[in-house]
Amino acid sequence: MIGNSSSWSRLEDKAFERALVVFPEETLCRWEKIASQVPGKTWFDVKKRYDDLVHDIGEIDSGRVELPSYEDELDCAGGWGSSTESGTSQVWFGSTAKGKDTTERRKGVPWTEEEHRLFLIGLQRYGKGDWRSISRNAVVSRTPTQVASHAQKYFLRLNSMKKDKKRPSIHDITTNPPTTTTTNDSISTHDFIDPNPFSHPPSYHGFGFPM
DNA sequence: TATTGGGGTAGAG
DNA sequence: CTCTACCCCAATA
Repeated sequence: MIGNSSSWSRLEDKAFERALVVFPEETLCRWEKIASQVPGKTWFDVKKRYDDLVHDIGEIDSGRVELPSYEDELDCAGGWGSSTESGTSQVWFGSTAKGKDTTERRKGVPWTEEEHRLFLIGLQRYGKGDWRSISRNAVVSRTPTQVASHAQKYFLRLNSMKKDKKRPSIHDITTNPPTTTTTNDSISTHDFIDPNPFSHPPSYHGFGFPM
């Protein structure tokens, strides 16, 4: 036995996250594939880890748990490439051919659960303001600006749903909601659950690792 | 049609 | 580089 299930080092975590990006949810035997990338870990360990992570995220997303885990261990972040100038490794899948002016409003590719999860993971690992490190290590294929914008909207939504009574939503007003009298809680995109069978289009395979 | 959700960009610190 | 605010677009009620 080489590695323990409890001993998740940064390297292992890194490999785990990397495998997470490489193998989307639609991947069959995903955990086995991912575990293959993490030496000393079985698919169960990986799944456990993922489940724990997701649970943690769920806690954050649902209630008022703000970074319950390690946040003081940021000193480890400077171990394997935090302030390393790696240039721009962002990949732009050719979709810029639609713009005609320099200041053209780009399309706006919706974030997938994978990206969102990665974003949350990076958020836990690096903290809030470090979009730079997050985009560089956690959410590859997304620029810091993208991450920042997404984070903004994410926190905005969190704040809105958390502290209701502060939002002119027409659906918030009393009276029973439509369809059945039960409390219908509508969830939108942003939750880790996947209401849509179609998730990530097979266009994600351009990650350049700076290392 | 009106409102909300979602994402990008512009500007300021 | 990060944060805030505004704008634009698409889906939905």
